[in-house]
Amino acid sequence: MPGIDEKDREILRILRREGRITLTELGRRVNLSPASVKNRLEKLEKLGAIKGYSAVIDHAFLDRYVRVFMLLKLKVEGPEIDWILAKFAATENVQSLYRTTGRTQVMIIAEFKDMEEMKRFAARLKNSLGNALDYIEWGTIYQSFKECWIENKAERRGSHGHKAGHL
Amino acid sequence: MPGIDEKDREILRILRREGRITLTELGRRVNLSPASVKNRLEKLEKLGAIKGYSAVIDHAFLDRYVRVFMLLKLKVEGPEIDWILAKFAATENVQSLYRTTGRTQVMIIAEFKDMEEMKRFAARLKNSLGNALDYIEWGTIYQSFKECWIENKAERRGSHGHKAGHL
DNA sequence: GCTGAAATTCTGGAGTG
DNA sequence: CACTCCAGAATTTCAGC
Repeated sequence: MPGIDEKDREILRILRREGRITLTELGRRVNLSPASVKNRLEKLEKLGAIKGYSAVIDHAFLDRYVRVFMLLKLKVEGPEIDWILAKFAATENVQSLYRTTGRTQVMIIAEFKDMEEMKRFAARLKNSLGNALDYIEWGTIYQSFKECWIENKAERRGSHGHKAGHL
Repeated sequence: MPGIDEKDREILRILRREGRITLTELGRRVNLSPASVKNRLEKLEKLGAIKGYSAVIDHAFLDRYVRVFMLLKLKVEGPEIDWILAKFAATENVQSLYRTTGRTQVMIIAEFKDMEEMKRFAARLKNSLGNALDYIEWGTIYQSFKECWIENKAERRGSHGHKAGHL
């Protein structure tokens, strides 16, 4: 990677686990002044190395009790697919949306208030993709050991309806 | 959710998309003084609503060129499985590790320097789980529309070897 | 990338409803 | 009990080197 040195990489690694660390503390860790760290951060953000900052939130506190992954098997490809996916990625319910290789071509991780809301989301997805979609394989995420680089210390989440299947 | 009001939820929603927002600006958004926001933040962290803060980083800048998801099909269940999974979750390569319902029981999202490193990781996984593991289905993640609530504006990531399959 | 000073933010305690 | 206000401390920011 051009214009990136080991100190930049160390900054990225630290920031990934401690997103709200101060510039002062960050400078202490990589032996740089706070001002220099800030300059590097601006460079890294401009380069696109840092896409943004996020807090890892327990979805239940936002009354989103259902968390699911969906794997989309497509029948055809094309630029219009990406356009549709971008639209769904912008949705309030979607946490992550990826293009993948493998048996399926799209992976979505999303949260919903309940199963009904999830079903409606899946229906919209099917409707938007139309003939391009073969099927959706899905399942609920009922426990998280690590999420977005943040480890989860002994979460014990009880009831999960063990629902899953094809849509 | 007990002890949580709409302002708390709004704070969580904002923080999820702007992890490094200042308390002052956050207070401006929800009509609260910075001190009150700080008190609420401490409460939310203590309650476990906020698990941590993270920056969304382009893995290529950390020389991790291979990004994959793995779906683990287990033959048996048991507490020792969770112990093993926690060990792998702590790994430097793993971004997220979930327990899920559906055809497979575990989902891992991870990054590697190259395919070799990924293969070694999978081998360790198979070795640790032993007879408890049926198979690993996997694929590469070659494009991200949204990641950890951070939308990706028009990323164009080129070459991906279209490798995938079973391990 | 550093320094140093100014602006901003953060923090903890006292006070208010 | 949650919030605000306020002053001191820390951090951030920006200029110039």
